[in-house]
Amino acid sequence: MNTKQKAVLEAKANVLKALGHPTRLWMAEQLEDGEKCVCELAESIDADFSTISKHLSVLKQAGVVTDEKRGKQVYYKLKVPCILKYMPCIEAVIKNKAAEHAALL
Amino acid sequence: MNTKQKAVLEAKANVLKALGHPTRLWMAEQLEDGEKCVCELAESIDADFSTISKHLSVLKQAGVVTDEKRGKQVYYKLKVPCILKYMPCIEAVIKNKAAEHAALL
DNA sequence: ACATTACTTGGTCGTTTTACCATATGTCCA
DNA sequence: TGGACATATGGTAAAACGACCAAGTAATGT
Repeated sequence: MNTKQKAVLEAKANVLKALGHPTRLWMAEQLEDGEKCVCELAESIDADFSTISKHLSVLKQAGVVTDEKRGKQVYYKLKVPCILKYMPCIEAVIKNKAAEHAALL
Repeated sequence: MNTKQKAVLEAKANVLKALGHPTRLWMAEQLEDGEKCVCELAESIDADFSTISKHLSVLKQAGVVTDEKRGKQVYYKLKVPCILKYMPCIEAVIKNKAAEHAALL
């Protein structure tokens, strides 16, 4: 494996890692039907504002979202919405696991 | 958000997190066209055998792969192959980022 | 100009991850 | 049965992560 392939792999892993946190995944899902400002997202999350801001920053760094300041507020939106098209497959994974777990009982 | 929704979110994030490491993502990609034993995977990775084994264990825990022992070897395979169908979208994310970065120069 | 609102950034700290080493376990072959 | 091979597991130290608090910035209202 050469250097470039490694870099691509790392970048892809980084995107997945960014989505690999409950709060950030939730945020991405919230943005599915359009942009939201930080304050709107914050309403439903029980966490410090700084924590929320940092999670959004991780998503931005990974290239999952973009932000735009308009007035006092900052709006975030999905940059590549296909990201969420994937969720049914992820759900299949966990349903699978749940079914197996149930089978043990 | 109720308890169940939180649990689902956490489970989904966990699957994404499992794939969110270069080595593990590479492993999953290697399994795209069929099962492989640990030794086959190990050939291309410059890491301790124990490290490799633990990465595979993470993927197994997440429900991404299954393992089966046959003789001396343990074979791993993708449990839910649709996982990889998603990669083109992930690649779009990083291409996007690369394009922007290039635009800055 | 000053306070207020909406974030972001820096610092700290406890927790989790990851990599390696050493050691076990299970399987086959002589 | 004993040794070699394939893999897993436990321990440990370094690095990364995540949450909070405090302080900083930028736009708006008074």
